[in-house]
Amino acid sequence: MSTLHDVAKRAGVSPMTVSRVVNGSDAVSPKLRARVERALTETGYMPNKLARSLRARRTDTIALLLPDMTNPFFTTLAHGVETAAREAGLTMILANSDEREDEELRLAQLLLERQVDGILVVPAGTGAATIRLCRENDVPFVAVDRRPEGVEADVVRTDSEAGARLLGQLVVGLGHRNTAVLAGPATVPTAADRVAGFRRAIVDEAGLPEPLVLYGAFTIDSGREMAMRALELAPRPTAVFAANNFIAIGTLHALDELGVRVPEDVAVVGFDDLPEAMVTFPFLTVVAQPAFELGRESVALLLHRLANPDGPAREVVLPTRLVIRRSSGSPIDVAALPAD
Amino acid sequence: MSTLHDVAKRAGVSPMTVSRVVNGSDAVSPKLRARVERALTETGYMPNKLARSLRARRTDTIALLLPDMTNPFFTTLAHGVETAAREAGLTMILANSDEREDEELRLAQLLLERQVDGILVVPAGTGAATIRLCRENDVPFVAVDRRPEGVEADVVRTDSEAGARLLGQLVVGLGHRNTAVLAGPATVPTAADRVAGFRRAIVDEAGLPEPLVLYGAFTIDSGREMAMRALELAPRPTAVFAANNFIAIGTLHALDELGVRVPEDVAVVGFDDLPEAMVTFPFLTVVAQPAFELGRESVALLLHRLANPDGPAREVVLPTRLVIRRSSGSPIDVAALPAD
DNA sequence: CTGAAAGCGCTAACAG
DNA sequence: CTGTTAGCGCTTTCAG
Repeated sequence: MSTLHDVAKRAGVSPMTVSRVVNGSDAVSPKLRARVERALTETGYMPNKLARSLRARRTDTIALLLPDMTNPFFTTLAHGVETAAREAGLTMILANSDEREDEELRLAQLLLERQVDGILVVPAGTGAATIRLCRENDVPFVAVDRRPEGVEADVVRTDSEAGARLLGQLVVGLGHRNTAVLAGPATVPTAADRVAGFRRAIVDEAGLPEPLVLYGAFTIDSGREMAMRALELAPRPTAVFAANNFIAIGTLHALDELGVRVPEDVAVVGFDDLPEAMVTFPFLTVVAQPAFELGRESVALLLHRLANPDGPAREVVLPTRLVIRRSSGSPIDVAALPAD
Repeated sequence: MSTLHDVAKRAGVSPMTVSRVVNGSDAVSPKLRARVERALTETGYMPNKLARSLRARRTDTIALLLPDMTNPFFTTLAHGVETAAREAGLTMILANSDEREDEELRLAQLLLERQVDGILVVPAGTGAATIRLCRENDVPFVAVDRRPEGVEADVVRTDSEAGARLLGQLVVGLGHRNTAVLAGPATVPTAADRVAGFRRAIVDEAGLPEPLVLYGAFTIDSGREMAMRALELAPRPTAVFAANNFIAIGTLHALDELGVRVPEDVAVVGFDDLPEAMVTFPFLTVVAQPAFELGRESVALLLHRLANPDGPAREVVLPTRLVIRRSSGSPIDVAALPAD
């Protein structure tokens, strides 16, 4: 591995001149430039970004802290981040908190030690501790997809409340009375928003009975388990709202095991789409979030913050999209329902 | 952001003593240690990994260079890498070559400039250029999932040839005569292996007619397009082998559009599973690769190489698993086929 | 236009 | 046990 000094020696110039050539400064005479360029290729010189970053106090690196890197929603989001980052000349480091707040904090610490220029986080909980850490170290922070609680911070997200309300209205329109929400962790504000939005359509707007609300994790197993429990209760819900894509998949597994048909016996609606591509036979009715755009937009917000350290916190809310497929079924036969 | 010097000044000791405390050296008197520790927490000191790495000539970072970070097979693999890396105290940087060799090389360059300790690559082509670059810069390289061509290098992969042969034998056993392979890029050695394995079972072992082989990309669109073409040809294949999961999905889309039923009209078998979790209704017959374990194992190989720079190249081949689901169908009715 | 000096934050190597 | 010296590879600053 050759250094600037090696190249300089070979070209018979000072390291500074080599540095200028490498960085495209025009204050170098053509003659020396040619000599240096030859030496550069002869030695196969490769700059050491570590040294450069140490000096420049900038690494051109941003971190994306995800709760679950196997969830296609988040990998699509990551793809959006990576694309936008690369366009801006930044490298992305990806880290996986596994939906655990303590792990998220530990990872954030690690990333700060690596002197990343900024951090994008999909908070595993309220995000408060992670935000505080970034603040203390003066590193820009953007919350992605999930609204942090009680702290002012840059946020890029979709309107979970409005999206869930759409699904609630759909369910109401189809004639359902007994509904269930299989929610995420109660500690994640976004999970609460989804419950609230659904409840608003069902109870506040339609005057129907309170939906059954079960809290769990954003995982397939938890979705399966919650669905099992929900279907045993009386009155048995005829419509189930799964608060994210993995919970929806788990729900479908559970219903399959129980021999409950979708949508004939139970209607299912979900939040977060699977990439269209991956849905071999389009099936699940969902409110889809623009995952890739969420990623792009968060990089934009971070760049804005880097250029503008002291501006006010901004919140970007991207629209959701209701995608009606088969799982929500047709209007149910009210006459066939047991009387209240 | 406080430095070792700041802490040292505050504690009234030399920076070196602070360094010793931070790094857990026991050669510090209890009295000084206490003073330093207090100063450490008071200042909220956070080590600068950049400076440490520059000095130590080691970044404790490895890179994973993927051809498609939206493919669940690769994200599962990445999850395996991340898990193993973290266990070994390493951070993983993820980069996305988009199945382009030039992009892969450009990214590898960038990663080397960042002084990563090692690189794991799922080569977009033969991998030759990338391997050469790493060699020149003396950075350990492990090829993952795809065998590089013509170069000796550490490899972790599954036996594509054997897996494809299994699928070929299955297809033969079901009574098919006219088969098609929707392969990946002809430049990727692994794609060629899959064609070879399938062909071996069909032609060499069963003496059936040559399968129709179409080359394309490992994408849903390409799979769809190849399937469209294959189904128009005469004799129309009754069994189709999709050489990766995205090609398989594209194939299913195409058949759906054409009104061709699976498996009644055409049997479909694939390579690379979707994570079990994501297959809402298990359907596709595949040879599944152990994606997570491929990731784990490649980190193991890289660690071995780091500890052992001059050992011979090693190749780890993990077994595939035949998963028979509905898409392959039952034995076909030979009498119903047109005569040869 | 070119180069010498200094230092980013940290630690290996040595001296006391 | 503690501190000093030197330097990782690069670039900012200033002098020639």
